[in-house]
Amino acid sequence: MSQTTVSRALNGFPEVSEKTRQLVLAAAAKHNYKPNSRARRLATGKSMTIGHLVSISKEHEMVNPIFTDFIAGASARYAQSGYDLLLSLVPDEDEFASYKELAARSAVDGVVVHAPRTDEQRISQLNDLNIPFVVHGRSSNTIEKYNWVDVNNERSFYRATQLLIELGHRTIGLINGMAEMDFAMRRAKGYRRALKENQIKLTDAYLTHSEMTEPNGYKNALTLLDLPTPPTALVTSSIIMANGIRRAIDERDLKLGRDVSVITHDDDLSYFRDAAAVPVYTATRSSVREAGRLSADLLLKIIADPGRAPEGILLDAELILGSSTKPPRRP
Amino acid sequence: MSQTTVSRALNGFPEVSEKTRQLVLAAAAKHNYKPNSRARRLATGKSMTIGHLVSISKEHEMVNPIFTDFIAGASARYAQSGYDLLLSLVPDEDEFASYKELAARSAVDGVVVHAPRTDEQRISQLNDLNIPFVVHGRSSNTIEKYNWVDVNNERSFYRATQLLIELGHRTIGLINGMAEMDFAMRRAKGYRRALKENQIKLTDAYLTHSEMTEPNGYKNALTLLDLPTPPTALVTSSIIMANGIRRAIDERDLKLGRDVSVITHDDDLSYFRDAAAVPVYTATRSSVREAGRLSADLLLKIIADPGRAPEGILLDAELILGSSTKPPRRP
DNA sequence: TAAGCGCTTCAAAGCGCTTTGGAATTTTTT
DNA sequence: AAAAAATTCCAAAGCGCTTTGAAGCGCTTA
Repeated sequence: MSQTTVSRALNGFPEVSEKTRQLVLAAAAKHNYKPNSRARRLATGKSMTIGHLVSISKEHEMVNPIFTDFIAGASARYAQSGYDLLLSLVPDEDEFASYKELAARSAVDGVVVHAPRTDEQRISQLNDLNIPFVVHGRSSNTIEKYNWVDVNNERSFYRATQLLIELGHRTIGLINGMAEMDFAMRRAKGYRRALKENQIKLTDAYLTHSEMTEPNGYKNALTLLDLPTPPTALVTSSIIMANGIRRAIDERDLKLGRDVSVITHDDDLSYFRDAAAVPVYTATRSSVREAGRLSADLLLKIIADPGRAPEGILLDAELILGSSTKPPRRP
Repeated sequence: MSQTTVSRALNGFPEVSEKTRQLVLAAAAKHNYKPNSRARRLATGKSMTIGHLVSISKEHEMVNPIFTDFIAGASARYAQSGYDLLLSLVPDEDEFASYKELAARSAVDGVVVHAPRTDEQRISQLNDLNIPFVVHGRSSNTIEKYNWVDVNNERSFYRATQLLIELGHRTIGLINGMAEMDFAMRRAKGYRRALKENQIKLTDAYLTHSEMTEPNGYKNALTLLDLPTPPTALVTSSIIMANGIRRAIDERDLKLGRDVSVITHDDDLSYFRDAAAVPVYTATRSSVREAGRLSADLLLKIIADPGRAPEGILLDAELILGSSTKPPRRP
C-alpha cells in the first residue's frame, strides 16, 4: 500500500474507501504505528500543542492549587482533539519572555492565560504576538477584546455579603486574594456594594489581601478577630484560606457558625469537595474543572477558526447554604 | 552569513569563533529568532520533551495536589536544559495505552511516573517500551531495576509512631492513603513495626485507607474517634487529611494536641506551608518540590547517558516537632 | 466499446532545520 | 613569504511525514 494512501486513510481524507481505511487502521493498530509527531508537525505546520504558562509567585514560590483541577478539565478536551498540553511554570517577571519564546520557536498553537491581574500586560502582548489565547478570568483595565472564561465574582460576593447582612451581621470581614488580581478586585467590589447598599460603614481594616494560603487565612482571620470590634462574619476567596480561618476561630475559642459565620468561595477542588448533605461551608461555588473544560473548548474553536469574534463566557457561582452561617450571637 | 554557521553558532559548536557567535546571537536576539522547534526536533530526532502522565482517580476525579509542587520543582530544571514539559491527565485504566501512544509517535524523550502502586505494571511496561523514566516513589513488588526518587516512608512513620508511644500514647490510629499505593503500604509498615516493637496490639480498625481528601480525613477521624476505645493519637499521610482530622476533633469537642495528638506527613506544599516558629503540626516533612527537582535532574542524566545504571535516591523526611503532639490526658 | 467514475498508486516537492564533506577564505604560525 | 591551522562557506542530503498532480487500475454506465 502506498504511503499516500496510508496517510490519507489515517487522516480521514474522503478519497479513500472505507474498506482500505479499515485495513490501514488494522495494520497500524497491529504494529502499534502512529505517525511520528515531530515529522507530522513539521509537515503540517501545526504544533498540535496548547501552552499553559503558570506563574509562580515570588513570595511563596506558590502555584495556585486550583490549577490541577483546571487542567484536569482541560486536558481531556485536548486529548480528544489530538492536542498535547505543554506546561511551563515561570516566575512572574519572566512571563512575557516565555510567551515570546514559545511564539518565536512556534512551539504552541495557542495558550491559556491564568490568573489575570486588573492591569494585565499579557493580553495585549499576546494579541501583538498574534497567538490564539483564552484567559481564565478577566482583566478589568484592558480595553482590547479577548476570549475569556470567568465566574461572576462581583455578583457572587455581593450575594454572599448580602446573605450575611440579612442574617443580621453588621461587622463583616473579607479575607481576599492578592489585591492586584482581577478576581480579588471584583470580589471586593461586590462585598463593598452590599455593605454600601445597606448603609454599613466599615474601614478597610476589615478587608485583607494576601496570597491564598492556609497560613495567610489563619493570620488574617486572627488579625480581624482581634480588632476592637471583631467581625461576626467573614467572607473569603478560597477554601484553603477558609481552613486557616477555621483554625483561627478555634484558637480564639470561638465556634465556626455559632460565633463567627463564614462564607467561602469554593472552586470545588477534588480534594476539598464539600459534598455533605449539609455542606460544612456556606459557599459561592463554581467548578474550576468546568472552567477548564470550557476554556479548552473555546481555545480549540478559536484555533480552528481564527476569524472568530472574541467571546466571553460568564459562569455564575451558586450560593450554597452550609452550616457555617448563622445569625450573629446576641452579646 | 551561511545557514551552517548560524546553526553552529546557535548550537554551541566549537568550530565557530567567539566573535561570530556573538554576532549571530545578537542578530537572533534582535529579530527574536529562535529555531523552529518542529523542524529542529525532526532534524535532531529528539523531542526535547518530558512527559508527565498523571492518573486521575475514578472515585473523586482527583488529581493528587502534591503534583503542582512536584512540577514546580521539575519545571525549572527542564527549562534550563531546553526541554518542554508535556502533561497528560489520564484515567487510571488508560495509563498504559497513553504511554504506548507517546512512545509510538515518539512525542517524548522520557517520562516521570507518578504515584506507583505496590504492584506496579508501568515499570516493566516502560522498560519494554525502552523509554527513559524516573519513578517518583517506588514499587515494592517490582524486581526490575529502575530509577526512582522516594522518601523514606517506612522509617518516617516508624519514628512518628515511636514518638507518640514515647509520649505515652497506646492507642494510635493511622489515617492513610489508598492501600494499593506503595507509599501507603510502607507507611503502614513503619507504623505497625513501631507498635509491635512496643508490644502494642491494635486491630486494623485503627488503620484506614482512602484517597487523601479533606472530607476523607474528617470521616475517617470521626470513625476512629467513635470507637469504643478511641485513639489518643493519630498519624496521617497528608496535611490535607490533617485538616479534615482537625475538623473532626473540633466536632467532637476535643482539642488538637491536648485531647488528641496528631502527626502528619507534610509535603511542604506551598499553600500549606507550616512555617510558624512552633509549627501547627508535628510532622514528617519532606519537600515534594525538592523531589521534583531531583527527579528532573535524574531523568535528564539518564537521557543524556542511556547506558547509565539505574539509580535510586532516598530522601529522609525530617521529624518536625509542632504543637499537635502532647502526652495523652489522664482519664 | 468507449467514456466515466472511484479508488489507488507513483513520483516528487516541501516543511525548516541539522549535519556532513569538501572547498574557499582568513588568520596564525613558522 | 610559505605553510599550517582555524574559520567560514557552499551544496546537498536527510529527518518522516503531508500534500499535490498526474497516471493507472478495475468497475460501471451509456
